[in-house]
Amino acid sequence: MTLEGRKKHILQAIVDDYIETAEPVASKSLLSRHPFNLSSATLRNEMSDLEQLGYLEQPHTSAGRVPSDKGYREYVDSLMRIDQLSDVQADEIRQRISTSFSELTQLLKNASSALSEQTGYVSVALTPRLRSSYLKQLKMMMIEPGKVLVVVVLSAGVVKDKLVRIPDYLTAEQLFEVSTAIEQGLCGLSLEDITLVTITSAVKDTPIPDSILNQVLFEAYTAIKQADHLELYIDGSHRLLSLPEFRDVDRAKNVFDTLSRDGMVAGYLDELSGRNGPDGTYMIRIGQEITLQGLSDCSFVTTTYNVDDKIVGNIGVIGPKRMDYSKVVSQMNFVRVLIDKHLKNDNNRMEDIG
Amino acid sequence: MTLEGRKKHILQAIVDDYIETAEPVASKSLLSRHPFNLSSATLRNEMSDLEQLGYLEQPHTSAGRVPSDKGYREYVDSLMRIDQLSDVQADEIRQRISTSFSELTQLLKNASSALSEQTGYVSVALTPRLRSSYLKQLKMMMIEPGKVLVVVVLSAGVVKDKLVRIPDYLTAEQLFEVSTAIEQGLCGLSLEDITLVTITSAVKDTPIPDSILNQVLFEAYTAIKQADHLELYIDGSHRLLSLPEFRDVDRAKNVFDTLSRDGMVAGYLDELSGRNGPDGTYMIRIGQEITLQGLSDCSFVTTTYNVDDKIVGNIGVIGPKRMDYSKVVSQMNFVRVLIDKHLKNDNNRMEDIG
DNA sequence: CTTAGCACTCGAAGGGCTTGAGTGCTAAGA
DNA sequence: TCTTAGCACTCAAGCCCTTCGAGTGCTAAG
Repeated sequence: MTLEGRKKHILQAIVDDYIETAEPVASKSLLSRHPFNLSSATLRNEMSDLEQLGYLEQPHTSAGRVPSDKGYREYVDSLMRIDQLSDVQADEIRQRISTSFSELTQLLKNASSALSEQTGYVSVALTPRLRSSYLKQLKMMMIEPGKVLVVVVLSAGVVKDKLVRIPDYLTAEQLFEVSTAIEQGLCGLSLEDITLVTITSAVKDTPIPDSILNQVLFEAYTAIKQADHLELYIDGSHRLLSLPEFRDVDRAKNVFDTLSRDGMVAGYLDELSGRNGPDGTYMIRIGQEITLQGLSDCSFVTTTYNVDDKIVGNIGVIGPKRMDYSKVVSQMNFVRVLIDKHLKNDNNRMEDIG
Repeated sequence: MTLEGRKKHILQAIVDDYIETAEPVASKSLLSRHPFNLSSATLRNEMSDLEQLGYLEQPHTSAGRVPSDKGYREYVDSLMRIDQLSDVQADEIRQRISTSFSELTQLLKNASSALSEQTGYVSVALTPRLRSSYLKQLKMMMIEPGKVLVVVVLSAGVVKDKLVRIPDYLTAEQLFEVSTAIEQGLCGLSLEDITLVTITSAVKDTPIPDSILNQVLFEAYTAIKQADHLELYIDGSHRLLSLPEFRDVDRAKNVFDTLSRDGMVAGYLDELSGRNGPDGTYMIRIGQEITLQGLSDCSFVTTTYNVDDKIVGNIGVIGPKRMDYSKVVSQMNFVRVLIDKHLKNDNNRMEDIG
């Protein structure tokens, strides 16, 4: 059941206006801003129909109308047209992002910050899900007796490291022996397949006392497992307070409280991502569609970036339901493309990126 | 000019009450909560005096009284008594922090998060100022052709690393040669003394073509310099919205906007720290005393933690002027002690920390 | 110097009125 | 059958007024 021509245009105009003004849209003011060949009375009839159909809501009888969740849904699904980014905007984003290269973390932070700044909403960036990537290298570097830097290099070209403690009577040579054994035993295994068991069997022939070995093994194990942790970068939450919908502190508090539990947001993104379409698709969740408590006054726009064939992460924008979807989508897509390019170049060769 | 006995007690009681209730303090309610041997009339006279002297303010004639910045100043300088932490509180903090060890970054993040959670205000943690620490090791580890992990080990036991690109025809052997030369040339130099010049002269005898050398040098240089960057971790800003003083969105927005420019906050902390007292001292900045735009409705409590003899960083708490100073100070001090212990143990030997 | 007593102040809360933006309905016209 | 002019109706927002009471400052007596 989709909308017939005129209603469609009217709904589109209403959502457009409301996104711009944040005021309930009245029949007359709609007429004054769009060249409909209609009287306000007809418009009112249509608007009344649209309300009946569930696309609009009325804050109270003598007010204009506001899109409902269903109205926004129709809008993003089939009414809005995605803006093309202006060269200026594109350049700004490009500049912000290209300062960082090679460090995934920094890349995501910059991307997130650029995205928030450009859209004026809150942005999020989730590190890639690495469980299915496999181990390419594992080096353990003695910093000083008892202190070791474990460097984990993954197939996706991602490098993670962790500083750990080991017994300080372990010599650099012994350490080298153990770490080489671990590396050889685990190389090519995906992160999800690496367990304390696999790691233990990898070093069974090493001529080092078990008591020492065990601690080193364990530290190597936690370092590897840590590489698999999802991290979430959130940027620009302060911008929410400039929006009229969050003049109400309690509404704002809801959102801030949720954002502060970044584990929950990360989990939600991760879960959502499973049900995602093909790469390059964006996904929009509106109001009640967000099954994350506290964000029911918001919309959440996400997309997926690629590190590798199977390895993906997410970026997204959180804003009011009355967000400028078309702007957000186009900017987010542009950022995604930039991330993809950066990561691709990173794994192969550096070139100018544009 | 300091206060005489009775006035002192009255001011103290007023500030205490106001901190607890967030309501202007009236003569009668003050009497009901404190066993003064006085009538409300006398109390009123005294309160009127205290207002004259600038310690109190009246929102309007028929309201109670509220401490002025000067009143808070007197309170924190000579009236409040610092609580002892309860065992339960201490344990909670200890637990939160001791999960992380050895990684400075993680330690600070945990400390900051614990501090915010315990106080209910916003916490900040600034990484140490490392300019005067000197280079102990510099390793360059080839991840794959063209991609190198630069590991910088500093005297304070701090380890930083950075992933960089180099020309991909550089072999592991050449890289090793260069990095060893750099390390030998720069070892013992403090970060502030390391420049492109010193680093260049360190490798002048290396048998590698200058064109290649230069790029490697430059990357090593930026990696070293990056170790010197101050980073600020802010935690718990959402908690502000629960406080009655920030029911007003514009006030909250002021603070959030300032906090979002973490470079500014870091700079302020850094600058402030120079004028700091001996270690272990806390510093309190109240309202207008904070020369950082946007925080004039807040108080800022800071202290200094030690990494090494000369190397220090800061942690702090930002809250309303009506903050529970005594609780904040005791909790912040406890966190500082924990950080110090962790870092000391880190540089020497791990033991149980309590 | 203290205190009981009292007049005074002023914000907060509530009621009632007005205003006007906006709707829904009706009946006539295309 | 759809459109539209016209009109009655609704209801939040803004304003004024009143009431209420918490709290003060002052005065005069102890």
